Amino acid sequence: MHEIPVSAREVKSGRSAGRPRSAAKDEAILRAALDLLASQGYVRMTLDQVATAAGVSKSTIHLRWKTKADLLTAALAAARMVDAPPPSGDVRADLIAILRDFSATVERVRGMALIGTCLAEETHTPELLALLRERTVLPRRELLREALERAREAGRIRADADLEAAVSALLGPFYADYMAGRGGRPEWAEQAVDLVLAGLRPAQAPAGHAAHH
Amino acid sequence: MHEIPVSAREVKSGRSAGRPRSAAKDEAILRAALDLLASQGYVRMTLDQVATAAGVSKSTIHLRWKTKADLLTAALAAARMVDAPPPSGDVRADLIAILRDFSATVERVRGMALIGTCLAEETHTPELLALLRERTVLPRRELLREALERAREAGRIRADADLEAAVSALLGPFYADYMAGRGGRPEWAEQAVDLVLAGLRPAQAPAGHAAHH
Amino acid sequence: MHEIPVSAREVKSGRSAGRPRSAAKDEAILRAALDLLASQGYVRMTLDQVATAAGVSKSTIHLRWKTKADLLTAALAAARMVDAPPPSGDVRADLIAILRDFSATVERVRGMALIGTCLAEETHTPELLALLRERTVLPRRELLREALERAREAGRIRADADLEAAVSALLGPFYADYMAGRGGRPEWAEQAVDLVLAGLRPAQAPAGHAAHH
Amino acid sequence: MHEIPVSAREVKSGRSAGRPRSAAKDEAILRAALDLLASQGYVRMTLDQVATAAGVSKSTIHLRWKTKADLLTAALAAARMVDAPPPSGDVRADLIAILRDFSATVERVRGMALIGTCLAEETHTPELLALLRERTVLPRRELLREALERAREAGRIRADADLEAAVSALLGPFYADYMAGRGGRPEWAEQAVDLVLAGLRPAQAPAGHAAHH
DNA sequence: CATGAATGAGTCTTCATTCAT
DNA sequence: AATGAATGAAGACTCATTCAT
Repeated sequence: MHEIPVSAREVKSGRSAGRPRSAAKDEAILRAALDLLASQGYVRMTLDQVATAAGVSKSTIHLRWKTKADLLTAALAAARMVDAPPPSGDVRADLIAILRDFSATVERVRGMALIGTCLAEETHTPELLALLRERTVLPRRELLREALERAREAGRIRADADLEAAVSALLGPFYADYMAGRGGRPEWAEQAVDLVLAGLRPAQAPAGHAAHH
Repeated sequence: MHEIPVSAREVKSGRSAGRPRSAAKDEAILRAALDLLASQGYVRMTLDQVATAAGVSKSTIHLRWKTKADLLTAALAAARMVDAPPPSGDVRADLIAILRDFSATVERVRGMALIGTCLAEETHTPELLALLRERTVLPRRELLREALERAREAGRIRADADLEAAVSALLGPFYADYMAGRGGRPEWAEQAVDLVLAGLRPAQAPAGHAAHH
Repeated sequence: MHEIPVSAREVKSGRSAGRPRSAAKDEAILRAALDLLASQGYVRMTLDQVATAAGVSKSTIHLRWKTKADLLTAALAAARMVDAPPPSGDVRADLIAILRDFSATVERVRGMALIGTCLAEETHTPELLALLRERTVLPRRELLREALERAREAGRIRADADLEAAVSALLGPFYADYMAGRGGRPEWAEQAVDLVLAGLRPAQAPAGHAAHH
Repeated sequence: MHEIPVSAREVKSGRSAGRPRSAAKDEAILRAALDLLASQGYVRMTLDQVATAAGVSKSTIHLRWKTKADLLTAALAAARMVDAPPPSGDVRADLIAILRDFSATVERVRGMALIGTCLAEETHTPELLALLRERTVLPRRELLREALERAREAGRIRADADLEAAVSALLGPFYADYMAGRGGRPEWAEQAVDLVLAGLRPAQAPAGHAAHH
């Protein structure tokens, strides 16, 4: 599959006519939009705020994205919020690292407010939640699933374990804690991992579990 | 957290003269407000919508609650969303019943949208999330904790288990599933309960589990 | 046919609850709207201008009419721009009187600009031209046709004359003069009437024409 | 009325250096502008629409005409909308031919909308109506007047007839019919011509007609 | 008490025009 | 010359809130 040019203009002659669009402004706008989406919510966030925060005029925003929804969709789509810590060989440590990165990211980008906005807007702007899933939730779940597969292959967890359910069991306590007002406890990640590994431990076998400590 | 009066008049002591306020209208307004809060979100929901849905005039609403935030706070405060299924003696069944009631309630009241709204509004109207916690999240957690305590006393789970963490492990998968777009699976409750009970099973034998602590 | 109440509220109890809508404001808004429609044209006229001219807030306008188009439609519909001078028995004088009233009205309300606006908007807002026709053009044509019918019955004009065409021949010169930049000549009415009466004079008969002079 | 330059550059004398402006683009822009002026009206027509329709960029338009008003002025000035059918020797036929060309042209270029726009804009952009008169209305009136002069010389119409008024009587019914919603009737031209010729017929016999003047 | 009118602040979006390439 | 980016000045419409009946 060949590269698809970002815009039709770029097809011809490699360089489009006229003044090129400022990439710095693109980025500033998207960043400001995401910030404000998290801090204000979809409806409360105004294009004026975005324009001011990004140091551009409102029209410059509309030049790039036709509507407010388009802008926020783009902002969410551009967000890179999942970092993959390199597998260390130690399943437990890997899982904890992924969960720690998760909670750190959520805190950094006011993630719970962002998530709340996407949930609240699901009726009116379902793209938001869809994008959040596609760009942040699912990639992170994939990382966790891969680690769990490695654990399964290593005999650390039962062969018939439902890995998707296990992934939800790993991530879930974070949400539940937040809802209970007990967010921000650093131990949550270890506790979740240990509970899942214990819960999925293979039958009664000799279990090499303690071995690698 | 101080008590929030249900309606503005309660601030005054005693009964005022003149035609008493219609309690039916009070209730209709609060119910309409909660519905719309879930379906539209805080900002998108308008007092006109509430007035129309409740069959009253906008002024009638303002007569009872000074501001939109007051109304929604009262609506959340009045919401009764936790039903306590009677303990059956079977811990596993009790836990599953509570979780099933949880997900049923969430579906019935568009709970994820409501939760999203409260999360999204945390900056501007923190009372919403606070009330949600107080009225729905914490009571349900209390039910779960009590069931787990009974399990602990019965020796079903380890004596040193962190019950709050266990509660989060029970509820969490629901949120995580929803975020992943795999909400609505009825098995989630059983899976969560079984994982937690397995993960917290007392080291009945020498069991190498505790070794790495 | 019984009277249709202007609004549903009025049906019950004769008097609606709450503060009554100010009739003075209604009228001021409609008058201002019509003035501005003539002087600015549809698109250039702003609701701000109308609000200021009428001494009300913009919202007061929106309370009564949902959109700008609705307002202007109502303004045009409310306009009473055709006065029927009483028949005098003298056909020529009657026709001239009607035409004079026509040009006087057009001048008074900046009619050519208003007509221009309705023509220009025919694509986007056909109601405007339709209303202008219904409320002003056709009623005046009816007056002229009745006078011509009287003339026909009196044998002043040919029995087979196409009266609708004759009406257009009476009114037409006004428009043609305006387009040519020769509007405002008071003689136009007499000239038009005399030309039509001469052109439609019955065959060669003894012709009672000069008789009533 | 002074001459309006077709494009901004004509102000400078002589030929400038560098790439000459594309005459094809000039024409495409003017044509698009006139089309859109008729179909959208002055204010609703946007330069973006013109640019797109003409296949050029907005800046290319501004390069030639400083403002929107300038462009539209030029577009109207460039419009050639009057064709002179050759005199046939038959006055009646000549007049009808001119009127038929008139209505055909009006239909072809959405003339009533164009006329409406010029009338509606008379306050803000009087040049439009002035140009419309100069380029289309007056030339056609001139053709009609010449034909009527030939008729007068041939003794077909009275020597003292007011020819300008007669011209308005010929053209007027077209406008009046349109306003009444009876535009598009092909007979209108014949009827108008016959009425005028009949009305202005010389008093061939003693004819009591002139008597009342 | 209850209602409907009235309002001011605010928001998205459009568009003619000016700049930079 | 020609293009596309960037912008400031509106404008229609919404909504929580306050008034008058």
